[in-house]
Amino acid sequence: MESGYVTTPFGRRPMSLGMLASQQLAETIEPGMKRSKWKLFRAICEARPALGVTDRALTVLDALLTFYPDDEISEEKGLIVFPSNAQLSLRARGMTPATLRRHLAVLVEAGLILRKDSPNGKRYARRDRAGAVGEAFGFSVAPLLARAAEIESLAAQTVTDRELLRVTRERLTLCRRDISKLIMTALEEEISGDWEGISAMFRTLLARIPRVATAEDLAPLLDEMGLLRAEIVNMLERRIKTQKIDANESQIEHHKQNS
DNA sequence: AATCAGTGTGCATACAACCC
DNA sequence: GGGTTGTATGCACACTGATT
Repeated sequence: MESGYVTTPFGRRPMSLGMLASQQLAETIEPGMKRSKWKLFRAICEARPALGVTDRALTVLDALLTFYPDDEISEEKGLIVFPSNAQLSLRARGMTPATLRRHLAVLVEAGLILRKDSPNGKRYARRDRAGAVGEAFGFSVAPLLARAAEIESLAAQTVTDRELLRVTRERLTLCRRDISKLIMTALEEEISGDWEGISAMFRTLLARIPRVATAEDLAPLLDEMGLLRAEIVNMLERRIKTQKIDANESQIEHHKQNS
């Protein structure tokens, strides 16, 4: 077989490097490895952006996992699920077959599941006389087990990233609120200074805040915003000081006149 | 030969994001 | 505000090997 393609009963289906990699990875499951499928699924949901799949694809993965007989995924219990498209569609909230296939392909491409095709391409399991599942054909969840640690660490990273973003947003909001209050005060108190210019700078800074942003996007903006605030505070303090001095001087004058 | 359970893909549509 | 573009979806279709 030439590389790059996998021969199926239905002709040649392109095989990506990622698929090859996840196939190899799936061979390397540590003995005794097991995971609660729903805990792992939640980690996958957290790590979703990093894994490069959509929420709809996860709906399909969710449906797929419902066909795994046990809560604990482990090699001993078998790693192949073999639902028909009809059953899968049913448990994927009635997802249309074509869409189902596309998302299955996405999951394979993302290295979360593997196809294990039967000779005729249908999904089924051979059972022995005792009724136990022998060889099964369908989708293998082996990559999930092989990548469990990686997935969990991606999920943890996502959580910390999100927290950092939240904190950064919070600081940014506080800072911009400070600035607009300070500017308002300056204008109301008619403190001298180029407040129009400051306002304009503030507005352009605000306009640079992306609607959707990462913490990395926001950090430099927060820095600039902080500098602007410091500058404004500085200006105000200087004016207030000189005004106080003026006031004192006029008081002294007043004093002199009175005395 | 018809049917079944799979596979993929082209086309139309809907909707969101982006740009001017 | 309106046009463009990209993505997801659903439908229809073509194809396959096994089975009846």
